[in-house]
Amino acid sequence: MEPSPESPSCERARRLRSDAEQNRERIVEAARAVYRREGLGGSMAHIARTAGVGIATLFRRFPDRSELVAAVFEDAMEANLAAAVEARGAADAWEGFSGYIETVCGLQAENRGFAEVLTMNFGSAKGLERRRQEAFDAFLELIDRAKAAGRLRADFTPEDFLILLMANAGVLGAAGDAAPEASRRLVGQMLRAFAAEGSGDLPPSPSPKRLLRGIVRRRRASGAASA
Amino acid sequence: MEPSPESPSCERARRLRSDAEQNRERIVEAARAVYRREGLGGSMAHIARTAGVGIATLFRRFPDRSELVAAVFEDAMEANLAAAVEARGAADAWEGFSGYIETVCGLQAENRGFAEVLTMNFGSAKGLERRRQEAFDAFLELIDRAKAAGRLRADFTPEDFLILLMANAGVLGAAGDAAPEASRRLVGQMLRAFAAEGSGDLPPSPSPKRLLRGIVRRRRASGAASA
DNA sequence: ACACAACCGGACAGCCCATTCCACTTGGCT
DNA sequence: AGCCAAGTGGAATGGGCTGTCCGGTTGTGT
Repeated sequence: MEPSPESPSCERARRLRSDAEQNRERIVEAARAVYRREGLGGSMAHIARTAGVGIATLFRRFPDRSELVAAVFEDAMEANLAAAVEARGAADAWEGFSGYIETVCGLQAENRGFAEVLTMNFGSAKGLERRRQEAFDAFLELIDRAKAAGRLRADFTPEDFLILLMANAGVLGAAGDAAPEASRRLVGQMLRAFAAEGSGDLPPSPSPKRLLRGIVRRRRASGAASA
Repeated sequence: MEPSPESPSCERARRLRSDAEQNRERIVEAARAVYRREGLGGSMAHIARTAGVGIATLFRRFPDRSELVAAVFEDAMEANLAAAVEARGAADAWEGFSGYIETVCGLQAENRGFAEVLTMNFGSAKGLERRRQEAFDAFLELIDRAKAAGRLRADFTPEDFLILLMANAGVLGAAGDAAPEASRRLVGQMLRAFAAEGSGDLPPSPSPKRLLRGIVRRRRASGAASA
């Protein structure tokens, strides 16, 4: 008989000692904060320091960076899935379609790490990829419904959505302080392009000065532009 | 009397010794290649190695990274300026407007470093910033003409263009092998959003497989997603 | 209370990077 | 031919990062 693998927080392999479990959570929390601010480029060493644990502890618990990423963003991906499912149930097909896109891009805007996660593939992280796939499936239904309702252009493809996620991540990374407005503006423009008919208002542009200031600010922050 | 500061290639401060000038050119050429492939994140050491010169030589000639970037991309920025000026002279205002946008985004697609340069500010590099400003001024005229012709939406702002450059850089960085198609598709969508009327065809989406493969590929290459 | 497996964190090795320093070489002028 | 300022490359310094090792600590079941 194995010591019932369920209870505490999840389906972890064989249950950790209580202090280890606490450390694990401190690590995930620290990584969450670091990734949100700095993107997935944040270093293991920095995360360990932030969590107040030794480096070895981090590597013992998460031998591979992608495992940590998966642990950190499973809840954000769950939020994404929930948004897709809710949108699928919306009465108005276009409302569902456009609302979902706005929500996802908003999640990206709030969290630089998640913006990157949405444009990458983590084959090994099953929970993450399952949720991503389910959300995507729901989105495919949204597409069909919005097209059937004559609100979405017939030439829209699911890849257009992925491209928008990449584009939005780029804007968020480049626009500095003005990122939220710039992102909303981008999404508004893209929705206009996707819509079959004369579509409504656009969110306002960031002011020239704000956008410029954001650009300048990035000079020292980036790892390339990082790259 | 000073030894006539003009002749060789440019208005450099006081003319280098011939071997030094040759090294300078080898450095710029190496940096051009590295930046094109890897973006501005490419390391000084790597560039020096590629150029076949000592590290000190690189730092003596370009004490600040941004000076090297300026030297490398002055010609690309000149091409950008030329495209803007030519577009300003186009007979059809919308052709000029949309053609210029396609050209600039194409320059980004060909050169990862330049894609980043276009979303950053290098206050100290006067030649670069002057050309950028002149190109932008020409673009402002394009906007006015296209709006006056009723082809460009009245709510288009110059910031929309900057946002598109950032978005395009993001797509190029994230889409891997499928980047060229993804970029063209993004530009086509945005032009649709900008156009006042029913606009024409869209470039095709990259196939789902291609786009996905690009995403996966990026896993090891990126410095963060550097950015 | 005890023993031991699980766990901890600092130290360390190996890498890459930016930046400075310095002893040596060389182009160009006389 | 010979001088010397200009120029050179490599070594050295100091930093950060990943990933592993190991002597010591602690939770936990008995």
